[in-house]
Amino acid sequence: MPRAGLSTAAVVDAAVAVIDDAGPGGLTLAAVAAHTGVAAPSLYKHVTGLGELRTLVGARVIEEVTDRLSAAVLGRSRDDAVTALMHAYRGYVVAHPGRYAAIPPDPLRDPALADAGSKLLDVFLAVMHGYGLRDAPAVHAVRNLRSVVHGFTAIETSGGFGLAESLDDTYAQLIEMVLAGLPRSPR
Amino acid sequence: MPRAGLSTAAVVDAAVAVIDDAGPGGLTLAAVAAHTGVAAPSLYKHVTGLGELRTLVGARVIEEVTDRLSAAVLGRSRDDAVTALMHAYRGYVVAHPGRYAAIPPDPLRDPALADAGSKLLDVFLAVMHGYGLRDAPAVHAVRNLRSVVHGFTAIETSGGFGLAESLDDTYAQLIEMVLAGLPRSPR
DNA sequence: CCACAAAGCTATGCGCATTAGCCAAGAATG
DNA sequence: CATTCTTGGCTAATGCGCATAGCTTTGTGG
Repeated sequence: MPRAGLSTAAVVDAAVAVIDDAGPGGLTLAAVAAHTGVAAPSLYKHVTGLGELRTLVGARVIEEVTDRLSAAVLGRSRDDAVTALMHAYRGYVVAHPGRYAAIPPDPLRDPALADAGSKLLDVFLAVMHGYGLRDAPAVHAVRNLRSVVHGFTAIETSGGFGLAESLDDTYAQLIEMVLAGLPRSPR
Repeated sequence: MPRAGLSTAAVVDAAVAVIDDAGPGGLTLAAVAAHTGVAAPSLYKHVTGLGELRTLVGARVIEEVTDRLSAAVLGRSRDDAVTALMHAYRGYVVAHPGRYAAIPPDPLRDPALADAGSKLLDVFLAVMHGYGLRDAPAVHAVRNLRSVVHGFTAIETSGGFGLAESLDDTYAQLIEMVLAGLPRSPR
């Protein structure tokens, strides 16, 4: 019997693949096992269980999102940065809806995700710094921004916007709304 | 064996109770059966399965939300109505996070929910009419509003806002942002 | 009183997570 | 090169939840 040569990372890879075409709800150890060509119990040699696997996938995805967003705002500031951030965010979610949905809702609470989560938060905070926002005002602004992008993309990817009007148009308007809500201090 | 005297409605009641203290993830036929004092298979006499039960719960919740929101905007218009709507929305979600999370993401697609869903949508649309918005502009405005309230409440109830700053303050700012984003045509 | 529909039950099967315990692959050691 | 031992894989078995089948009882209407 040749060994499969798995590793924790490889199992997470497989899990991401499973999520990509079955959604987070389709993430089962059985599916991951099938995908890696191994019997389900063997996965326990690399992962303590389904719970940990979910956490690991979450961390992986958060890092991926952080990379994308960082790249998108690189070299930009203020409205330019916010616009780029919002487009990149939506772009990621649309490209990988399953992965996005696999992010646990409260990463900052879980020690295993706190690190990745706070790095992602830092990207948002950095953009707010460009407006001279710090501390509480920056926190509120980031929350607003997160609410907007998460809300829109969550509804969009779950097919919650029933009607036919262009979603791009809606999103453009949403970006305007956010920009208008940020401090207009002269540059 | 005295009969339990169940009915579809009673089963849905029990399901809502289960969701209230275990979240939508805790909704299992076994739990509902335990709650109603009946054996699990007996539930099939009132419901075709877990799937239908979820749908029925969804419809129930959507109607409840619609009632709350309608009442909140009754007699109000424009900014006043939007503010009331947003507060009522958040109020419901905070009061019943499990129920809110039990709403299927795309009610308009499911024939069994389309009716309830479109009535809820009508409440939002009616508020937009107060600004003279119709058709496409109204649709975009409703989408924006939904994105904001859904995003904020989803993150709030899942504990996704890690830091200590006041969520009420954030929400107040969010309301301002929304109001500022709506057409300012003189009244 | 009787028949029959409705509402409950037990028994069973299936899929998935998880645990326990066995065995072989292959690296490390002499 | 032979031996050992760790490690990654396996099969078997348990438990839980959904679902189906088929029996039994309730209680209602003739």
